[in-house]
Amino acid sequence: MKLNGQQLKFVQTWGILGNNWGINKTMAQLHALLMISENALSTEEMMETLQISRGNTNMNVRALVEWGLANKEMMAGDRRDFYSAKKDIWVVARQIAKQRRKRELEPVIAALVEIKSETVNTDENTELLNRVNDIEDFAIKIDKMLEKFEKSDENWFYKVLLKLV
Amino acid sequence: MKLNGQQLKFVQTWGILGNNWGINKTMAQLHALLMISENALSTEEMMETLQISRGNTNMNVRALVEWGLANKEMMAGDRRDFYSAKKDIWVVARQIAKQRRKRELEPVIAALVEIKSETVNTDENTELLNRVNDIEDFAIKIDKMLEKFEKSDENWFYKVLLKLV
DNA sequence: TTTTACTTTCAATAATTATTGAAAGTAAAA
DNA sequence: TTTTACTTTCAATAATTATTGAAAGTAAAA
Repeated sequence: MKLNGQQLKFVQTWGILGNNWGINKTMAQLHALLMISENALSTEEMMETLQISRGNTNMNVRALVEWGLANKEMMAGDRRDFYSAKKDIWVVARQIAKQRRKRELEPVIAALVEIKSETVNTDENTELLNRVNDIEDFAIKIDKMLEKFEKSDENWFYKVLLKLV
Repeated sequence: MKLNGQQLKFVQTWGILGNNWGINKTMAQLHALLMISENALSTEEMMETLQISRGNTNMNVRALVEWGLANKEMMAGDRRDFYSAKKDIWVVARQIAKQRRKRELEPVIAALVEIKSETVNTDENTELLNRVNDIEDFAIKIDKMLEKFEKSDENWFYKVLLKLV
């Protein structure tokens, strides 16, 4: 797939965004590429378009599938694997929220619970316990909100936004 | 400041969390340390506690101040600078949201607007324009939500959560 | 004015993370 | 069974990011 100037810019912008969010650049760029491609792409095609190696392409495209952001597709009479991206931004946002919640929020909550259970309520630990409790409360709230978001549809989100006004 | 086991664990957990969020480990650890410290700390004290170099401490503690997560304090009759953290988790969350919105969301919106203005509506660009429009809409919504959050107080957040049920 | 007690900068280096590409693996076709 | 057309793995290397620590900077005190 040969990209024109604007398409290239989109792919690159998405790469930078991903990078800022701790997602690796190639993974984000592959995602962008698949999102603007009309049809599913083969490894070869992605390699050529983004000028990256076979290994890199393979690893990151499979990471996309694992994140639920892309699908592997088989074409009749073709041995190659093809990949396509989920194009609905709401689906994409929900999948990302899900992954990040699982990987970032849940471990923190678990760690805080553990710290709490191990900490005796001495003078020395007053500040620690205050922080741990506050952060835990907050993290649980965010966690629940994201959980809700994951299960929601677009309308729910719009409704919430309306209520915020 | 000598840390006990649980305090150390808290500092480390916060460091890992920060790392997952693209904030550097030392910055997050310094933040954690200041959050559980009863009083403001000097550079020397932070260096010793976290076993890091002077330069590293100085750079990251100033980054915390820039992010609005810590304050520089002067003590009468002492030439050293002391630092303390904002301890209210709501304030902390709002400051972080503010920084991330400014650094991550706003540039993406700007880039999308730019791409849109440059892209002619040909067949080749159909998918690109669809993606760009969808993502822009979504990003603007999130942007507004965060903006609201930044200006809000704890009660607002609780109210929103209640309405979500 | 000089010294002292600090903070800040920044080039060098260490640590981490991403990428390559060749070799190994797999399964359909010959 | 062997070949062919692919995918996957992984050690080596490149790129990026964080950290050090010495040197330069700063301003209060002597």
